Amino acid sequence: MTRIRNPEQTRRRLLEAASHEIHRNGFQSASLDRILKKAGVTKGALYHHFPSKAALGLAVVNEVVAGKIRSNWVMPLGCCDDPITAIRTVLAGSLKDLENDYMALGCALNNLAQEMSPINEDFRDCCGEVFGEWRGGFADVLRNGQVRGLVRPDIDPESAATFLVAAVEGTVGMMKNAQSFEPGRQSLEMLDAFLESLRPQAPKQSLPVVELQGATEGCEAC
Amino acid sequence: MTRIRNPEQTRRRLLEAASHEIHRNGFQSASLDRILKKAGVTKGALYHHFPSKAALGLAVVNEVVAGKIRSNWVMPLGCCDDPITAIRTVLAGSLKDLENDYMALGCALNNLAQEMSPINEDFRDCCGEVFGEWRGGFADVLRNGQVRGLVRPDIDPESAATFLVAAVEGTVGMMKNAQSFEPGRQSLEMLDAFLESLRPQAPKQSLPVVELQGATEGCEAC
DNA sequence: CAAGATACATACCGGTCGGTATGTTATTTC
DNA sequence: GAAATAACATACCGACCGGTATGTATCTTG
Repeated sequence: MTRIRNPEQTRRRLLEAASHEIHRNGFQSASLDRILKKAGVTKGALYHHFPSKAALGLAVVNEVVAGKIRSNWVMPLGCCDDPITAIRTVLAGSLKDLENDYMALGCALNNLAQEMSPINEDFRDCCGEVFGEWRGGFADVLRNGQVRGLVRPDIDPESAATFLVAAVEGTVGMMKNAQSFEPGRQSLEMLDAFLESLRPQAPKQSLPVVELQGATEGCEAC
Repeated sequence: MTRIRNPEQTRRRLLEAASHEIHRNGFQSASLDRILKKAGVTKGALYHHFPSKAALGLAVVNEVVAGKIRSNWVMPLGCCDDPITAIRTVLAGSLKDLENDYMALGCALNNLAQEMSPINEDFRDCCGEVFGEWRGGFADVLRNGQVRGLVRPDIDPESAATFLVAAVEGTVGMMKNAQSFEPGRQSLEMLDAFLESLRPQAPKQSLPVVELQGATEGCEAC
């Protein structure tokens, strides 16, 4: 077969196929042969672009998974002036998005982090950096809210951010196991209450419900 | 080699070795040969006691992992009359225990649930039942607290229980990735605030800190 | 004590794994 | 246009995988 060459496209096809395969089966159980079949390239091409399976996996984290975390969880946080509402909107929207798309497979970042952290330092650090970006997004919004008097000054934004990421990943995991959005609904109920309690004068009861938005769209609730 | 026979012990050795191996490498990447070597038995013995690798894994969940969840997370909830304090004590104690023991490997139940739920219905259901027990433990304590006027009547105990399990699993995952208890400390800070907000008249600020206890010991704070 | 069942041990199987060696063709460089 | 190189394609490798067939020793049962 004589094919027209397009190295960048070949690389992208490999990354995307690997991303899907790893999302489904985990990194260790991901099969290079299945990835190659899905990408429509051969082993020679793979090992021309990546020196090893591990390098391919790390590239998936850095170039595919990290991008999704940013676009789904970090960037949308700027949609709204009120930090609490912004976070509530992003949580509800992104979890809802997950229901439609990849609920059964969970969060690609967390899957990899949980599988690989104990056995591979490169993956651990790589995933850790992306988690750090994610936490940083929450923390920045909360800290900024404190400066503007919209968030209680006595809470630690870093702790709250870590807690939020942990709660989200835990919730996604429960949804994956239950094959249902119901755990997401229940967790969101409690997360909303928690987030409202971060306001300077927490009102007695729950605030008006924020309407769900696609994660990549603007927040019209604000 | 002529050995004295002890079928029950052989079975137990297999389960324990498999439990460790699966905890380290996940189910799919767990090697039967490594399990056999660790258990000190041969393949013939394994396939006499278990019809397949999957059956061995399911037995690990039902007979090893489920027991640990019960003894670490469910049973200690009865340590204390006050439900909020009881939950806070169990969370702090069990997460601290994890720091000393298997922090780097995370929660065996969640590891398996996340890895296998999308690809194996038996594992999904099996882990789902254990999660259900765990949630049930939290929900029972909260509901009982509502009856006694110690927990706000307007929260849904099931939702709160789901959220707590999700938050714990998410937090354990963050600890595993960070190879540090710090995310646990941060999450606990927020979880404590959340739990205190479940009291009928939530006080303005945080309550006295609960001293950490071993998960299997009584709660002397009560 | 004999017979059957239980509890292993050993050797081996086809298949798949990640990785490599080598060959070939398109593209760039001089 | 020739040489060099980048971009693949193909064939193959040893290691390991879960599983099985078969043999053997121990234990239970009548």
